[in-house]
Amino acid sequence: MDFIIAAVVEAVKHLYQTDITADAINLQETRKEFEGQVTIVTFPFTKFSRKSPEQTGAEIGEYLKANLPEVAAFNVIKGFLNISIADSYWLNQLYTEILPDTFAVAKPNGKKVMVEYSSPNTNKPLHLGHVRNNLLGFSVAQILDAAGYEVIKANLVNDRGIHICKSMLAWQLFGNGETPESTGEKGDHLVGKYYVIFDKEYKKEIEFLKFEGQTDEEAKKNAPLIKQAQEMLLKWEAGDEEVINLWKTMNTWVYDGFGKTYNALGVAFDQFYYESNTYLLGKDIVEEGLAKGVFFTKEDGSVWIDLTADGLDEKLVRRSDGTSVYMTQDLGTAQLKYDDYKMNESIYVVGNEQDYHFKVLFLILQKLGKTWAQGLYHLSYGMVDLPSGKMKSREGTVVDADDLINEMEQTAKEQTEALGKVDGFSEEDKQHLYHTIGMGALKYFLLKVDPKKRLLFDPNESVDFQGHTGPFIQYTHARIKSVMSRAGVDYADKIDIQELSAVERDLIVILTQFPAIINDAAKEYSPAVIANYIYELAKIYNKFYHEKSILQAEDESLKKFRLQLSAASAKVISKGMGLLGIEVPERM
RNA sequence: GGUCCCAUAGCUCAGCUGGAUAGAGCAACUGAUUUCUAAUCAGUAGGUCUCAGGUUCGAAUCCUGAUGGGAUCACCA
Repeated sequence: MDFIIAAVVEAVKHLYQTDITADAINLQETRKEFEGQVTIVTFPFTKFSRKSPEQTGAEIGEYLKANLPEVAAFNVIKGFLNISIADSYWLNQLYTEILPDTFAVAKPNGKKVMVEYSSPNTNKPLHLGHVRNNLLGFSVAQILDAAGYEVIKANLVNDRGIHICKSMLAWQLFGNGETPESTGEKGDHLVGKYYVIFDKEYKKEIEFLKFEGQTDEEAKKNAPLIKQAQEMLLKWEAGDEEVINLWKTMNTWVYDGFGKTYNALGVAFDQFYYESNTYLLGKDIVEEGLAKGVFFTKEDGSVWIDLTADGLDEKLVRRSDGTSVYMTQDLGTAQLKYDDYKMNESIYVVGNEQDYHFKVLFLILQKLGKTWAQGLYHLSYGMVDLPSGKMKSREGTVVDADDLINEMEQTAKEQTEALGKVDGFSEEDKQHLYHTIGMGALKYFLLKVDPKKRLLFDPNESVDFQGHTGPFIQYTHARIKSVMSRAGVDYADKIDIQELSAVERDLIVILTQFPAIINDAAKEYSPAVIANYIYELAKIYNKFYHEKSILQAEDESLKKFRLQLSAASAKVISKGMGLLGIEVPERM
């Protein structure tokens, strides 16, 4: 619609002898209740015209109509100039933009971006919070790719530390040599089970010590189990063979389990980083910071940065005993990633509980003079809460990812069977369909809301399959495909249509917006933008489907035209859902 | 207590850099299937956009303050 804006600039110049810039023009979609497709707000021009908003609108409208063949008509209501664009323009859009294979395929923009997401701990299975993270990260990566970026999907696995030692120790003490093979249990769940056992036994010890007269704090510190876990961590760091072997074995179990969950979620990675390899990084950055005078040393030898001038606090970057803290590692890992890929942007998909950490991390890197630090971005998303409040793994109030996936498939199965829609499906096709629909419902549910906002999930209320949902959109797609497969004619050629009905025009109008929507979503790192757009599109298509007969159209060329419109809609739905990581079925 | 985030229909959410009578879905009610898939469509009802000021021709949107909710402020990660 840039040509409209340019013409308005011309109009204002011609009518009122005033030069305005394109961004001073407020162009918006015309509201449904009025005639037209685009609307210009004319209030701002009254300063130059020194006439009423109505008159100003009328004058600009006349000018546009006289000078632009695409402008078919206009009407003015108060300060709003509603413009009707000629059907020939929309038809041209359909044939030259939307239908060609190049539609919404961005030219590479020459920029490289890394999206780090998932980043699990290897001591317990994934839960709903991780699911949101994974779906968000994967979708944002798809969207950036579609917007022309070269994307590297990275996963920084937290595979070391005291929490893993807890699982290892509990397994050693209470595991009786259990393995995923011997129990048939998924590896990550087996390891998670021992993490819970550790916690239970540890609590018992604390109670006992308190009974003996120790304070809560003392008991927590003196319990034999925690001491053993700490010893184990020291042994791990010293490279003790037995501990390392156990660690490797149990991590293998976990990766095997995660792999299955990632697979079911449909997410993937190009690069894995492991904290066991990166936890010692960042020490040279500490030295660099000291040399540059960005960091300072306290009497006890600990190293800090003073950020009080920036409204933040003093932050520790190296312990007094010389070891790393979280921040040290992250500084080092940021450098490592940049050295590996020299990307223009780097996105961290991490929950908003770490807002402060990333604020500090990025600020430190800037103060160290890392020019690439400007490209760092914390994609901070809201927590997933239950009606009972926050999920807590230790208290068992978590929604397990694998359980959830299974439940979604089960619900999809029940719904589908209740509707009797799987005649002629093989058993394998059925399973695949249930997975597609179940995951479609779940993914759409999680991705349609703004990432920044916290999300409420009620495990007792099943995710909807009707209305503003994934299955609604999937159903729309399946319906289109069904019509297309019954077409019985070749409809590849351009059809000469004189006039569009309102729904047909609306459909083309919304289809033309797709590339701009992808750019918006990329700019905001928001799959929700795509999700809401595709929903609007599906709604308009369903209205069209209901109002207009496709295969029984009045004449052959109209039938072909409507098939083309359908094909274009299916393409955009499929592609848009693909950006969300959601598959669309051919039949359902 | 300091800092940051959030508040829109009974519920879950849209609402673009300020623009028309604030929109969807769910739940409730009414209607549509001899016709391309009714997981659909059409309609009814549901709102002091938390509150109070301010800026503006115009505020759900921007500013200030208040209230309520959440996060964070470890030599944890």
